[in-house]
Amino acid sequence: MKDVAARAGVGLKTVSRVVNSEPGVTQETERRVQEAITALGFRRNDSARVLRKGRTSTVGLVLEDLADPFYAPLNRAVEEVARAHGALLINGSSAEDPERERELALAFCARRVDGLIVIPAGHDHRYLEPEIAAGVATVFVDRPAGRIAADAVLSDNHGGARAGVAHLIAHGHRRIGFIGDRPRIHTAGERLRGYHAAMADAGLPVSDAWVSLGPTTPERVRAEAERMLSGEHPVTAFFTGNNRVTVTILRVITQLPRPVALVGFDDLELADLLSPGVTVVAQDAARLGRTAAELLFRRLDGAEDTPRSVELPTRLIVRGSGELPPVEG
Amino acid sequence: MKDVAARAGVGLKTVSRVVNSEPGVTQETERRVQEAITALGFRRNDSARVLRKGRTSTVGLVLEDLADPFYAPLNRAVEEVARAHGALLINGSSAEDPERERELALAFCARRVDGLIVIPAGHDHRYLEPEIAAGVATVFVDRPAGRIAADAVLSDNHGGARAGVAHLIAHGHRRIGFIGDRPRIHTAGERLRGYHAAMADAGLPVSDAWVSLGPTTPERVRAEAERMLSGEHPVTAFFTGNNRVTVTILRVITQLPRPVALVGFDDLELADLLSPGVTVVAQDAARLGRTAAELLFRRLDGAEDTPRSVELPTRLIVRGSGELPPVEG
DNA sequence: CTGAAAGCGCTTACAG
DNA sequence: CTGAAAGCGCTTACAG
Repeated sequence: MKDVAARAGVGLKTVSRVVNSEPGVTQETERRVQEAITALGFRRNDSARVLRKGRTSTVGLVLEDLADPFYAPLNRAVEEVARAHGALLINGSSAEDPERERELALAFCARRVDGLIVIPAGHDHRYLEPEIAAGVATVFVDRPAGRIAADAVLSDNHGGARAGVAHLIAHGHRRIGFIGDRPRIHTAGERLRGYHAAMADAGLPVSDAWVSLGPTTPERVRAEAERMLSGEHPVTAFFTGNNRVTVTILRVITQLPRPVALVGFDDLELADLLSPGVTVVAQDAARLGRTAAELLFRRLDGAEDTPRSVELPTRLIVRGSGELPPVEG
Repeated sequence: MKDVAARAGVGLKTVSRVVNSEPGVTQETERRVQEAITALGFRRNDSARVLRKGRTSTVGLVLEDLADPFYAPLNRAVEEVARAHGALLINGSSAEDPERERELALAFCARRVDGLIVIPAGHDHRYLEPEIAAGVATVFVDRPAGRIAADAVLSDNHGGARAGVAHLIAHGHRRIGFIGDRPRIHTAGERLRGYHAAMADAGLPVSDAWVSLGPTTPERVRAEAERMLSGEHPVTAFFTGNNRVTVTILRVITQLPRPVALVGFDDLELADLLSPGVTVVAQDAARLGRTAAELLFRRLDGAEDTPRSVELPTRLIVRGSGELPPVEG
């Protein structure tokens, strides 16, 4: 910038004015400055700008896995809202590791993001207190914050699961398996509560053998499913706790001689093309992201009301697999 | 930092040493500094650090759509490599708009990313010349750079498409429809060339009516497919140019009374569960991202050889839809 | 309409 | 082992 000013024969401040399209520069001066900028290949250094300005126009997003088809649309939605507000997006995957979540969030804060959107892996977010006190707007999505008060945007996991399981019950099922993610993950716990609620609503007993929470690796899910499908009183239907579980269960039940009903939490891209189509409880991931980002920018624009929690509805999409009648093993 | 130094009764440089875990500080001094850091809620400002240091340990990734299931694993792979090198990832979607690609890339450069990975939407990247000259390592993925020399990591689009179409020919098809993305997109053009090569290899004529490149909206793809399936000599098989086209074609042919064969470019999550399973030419998106990121960091570590282009193989995955025999309409 | 001075919060190079 | 000075590249507040 110094070089540009020298070459154009103007002051530093004038170059700054041109670079930022501020008013108060003659056309002729502006032309000379522009010429110098091109000739010298000048590129403004935003770090210096940030250092003076305070705001970075950058938003940080910590999610679980950038590659997960459920989170990808959320990621994109946050990007779009950020873009509309002139902000860039910096993001990273926690891989469901609380320590990694913390590292990412704090690294983003050290780069002075204006705001932070977090899909938490951990349950204690007091480490963010100094950042929030220093003015970093923070919104949690998909799962609530732990041990601090903060905005959160969640899906109605409990209600969605309850409706999905009730749907299976309405189609005659009495022994329904539930396979979900590790119980320390908030959404997994809520969906399990929904399962129990639906069973209780119908006055049905639940056997411990029908419920399994744990890592959603194909190996574990497959083993648990096969266990639930064997024995004297096998389950006649599954309610699956997320998209990864649903995919594995589909592979298992496709191989079986008898039909097994299925309702899955989260929608899948080709769910309507399978036969039968896969009945799901769908979340609107893009809307989760959009809502969280809008809340974030409202905070950045100065909204000071107490932290609030927004709950978005889920939607039961009926396609066939959830309407299969029970067939005794 | 000034406040921390004052409170701890030490010099600025000592605080800097503690914050950066540099050697040469007594345990006692370090303790006093740490205490002051906690008491004052001190958070290092990386913008100032960057301003002095030169390097930001940040990598920028411009892709087409953060939410596209094909690019999401690529995104994640880049993140993992960046993480292994202690760098953060800043990314954005061009939405296939060259101007937006340019804005994003230049915005990342203004924030002084150390390196840039670009899935280009445009065909003229001379706008990056000043950045590259200034030392920003740049690698293109999925599609080559336009009008500048730069590293590129590409899939073997031509060879993959050729093999996919040859597979359909080997199963008896003579009239094969090709529906792909807009011809200005490099991968679409290469895949079309592969289609023509396979047809020529077999000495088969190609009718203009069997080829359609354009936006991959469901509406257009569906209309083109229905056109190709009607008339006196309808196609008996499709080769689809990418995952979005494949999904739409699946919806179309599932509704038909007669079977139509299909080989798609790009794999799909549930492709093996459909009946028939979907035969595809799969790219390894994660490997594309990993290779590009590794090339980038090799450049950042000082590799100065001339720009090179890496081509990754594709893989034909046989699942059923590509082995259906031709059925006359 | 234009510019010189001060300062954002760090690190570098040096001296003690 | 520790610290004072200079400077990274901008913007702010002010004066002309």
